[in-house]
Amino acid sequence: MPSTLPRIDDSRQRVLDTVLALFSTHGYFATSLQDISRESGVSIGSIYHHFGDKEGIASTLYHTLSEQMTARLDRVNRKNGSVHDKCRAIVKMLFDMTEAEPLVMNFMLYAKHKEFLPGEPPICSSKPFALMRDIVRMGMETGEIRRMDLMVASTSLFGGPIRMIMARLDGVLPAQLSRYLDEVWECAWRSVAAD
Amino acid sequence: MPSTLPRIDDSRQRVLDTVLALFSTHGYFATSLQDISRESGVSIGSIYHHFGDKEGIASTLYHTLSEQMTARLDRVNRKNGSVHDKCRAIVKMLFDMTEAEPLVMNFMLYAKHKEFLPGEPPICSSKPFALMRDIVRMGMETGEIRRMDLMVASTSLFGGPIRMIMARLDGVLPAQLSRYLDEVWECAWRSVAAD
DNA sequence: GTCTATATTCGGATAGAC
DNA sequence: GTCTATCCGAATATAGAC
Repeated sequence: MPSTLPRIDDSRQRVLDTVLALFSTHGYFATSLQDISRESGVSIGSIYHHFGDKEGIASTLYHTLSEQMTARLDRVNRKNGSVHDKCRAIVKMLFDMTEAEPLVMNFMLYAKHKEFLPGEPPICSSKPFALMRDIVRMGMETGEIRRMDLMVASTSLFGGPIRMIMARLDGVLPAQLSRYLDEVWECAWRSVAAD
Repeated sequence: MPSTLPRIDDSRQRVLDTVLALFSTHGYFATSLQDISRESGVSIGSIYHHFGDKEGIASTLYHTLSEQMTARLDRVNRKNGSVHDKCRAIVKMLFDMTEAEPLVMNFMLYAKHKEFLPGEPPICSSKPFALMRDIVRMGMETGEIRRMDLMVASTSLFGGPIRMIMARLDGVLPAQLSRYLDEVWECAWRSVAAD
């Protein structure tokens, strides 16, 4: 009765779904508004009404996905006890997400936001990455992770897994990421674990 | 006497230097041929004469830098004995290169080649990365590196250092990369070293 | 809010003189 | 090999009816 439940702006969402696919496969600049209009079934005029301009579409998409990712990280973070378990769960979540929603992962990791979202801070400074660093910091305080520069620890711990994700997105991995999880995690954790 | 010695095509090289800077800062699509012409001092007609079209410029630049990188990797590879030393020297070389020629590194790591070089294979399949994997494979044969999936080992060993480079290029590292080399390498090597 | 038609700008590419 | 001038298509964005 309070009316609006699943009745989200339908055309808005259709456009966002469409641009995710188009940006991920062809890139931002190679995607024209005509493409977006045709694929989404929403007229150009309507698109401008909702998003202002082309950059507005990309910006909306980016923030939506970024928040979604942050929320997932938060949930994983709260559900797990030790820093070791938290981080492993994060890697597993990222791997699963890559297989389930490769387009999302592709956009988040690969899209050169700087080129079409000039105002946005670099991806390493974004909320999700900051959260991951916070967990690593905690790991040093609890003694699970060796004391060292925080950035070094973060990149060492998550750098390998992230490159595996990129390899998978590039289509150069023969099997699903889950197949590699144990080995990848073993390496990642060894790199920073206290002796 | 055999004539042409340092007399490299001057305008050709000027264009390549210019586009490296422009592509790295503004991206391929945001760089127009007018920009290139203005910054390089070479006329548009001349540019087309040399490179055919805009993609040709990017392609030439990419292959030039890729070969340059491969040559350096080769030299480092031959100059060092153990796989451990080879890999450490590679990371050091990449770090030094990032500080000395950030634009080159930026283009090689960050440029979304897929978007403007459709024919090119993904960066992980490129010559430099293949060479790095070869060395890792050798490490498993000599027993320096634990037996595991080759891709996992490669991404684990070089993933951390590469993310550090990206962080540096993004301007989120306070100090030069050399400052972090020891710590980064310690982590990287631990991740794959035999016990 | 949605659409169609249209304006305007811009950038890649070419022609052709020198 | 280098340059200037120009063409042409395409893409963003707008106007304005419904």
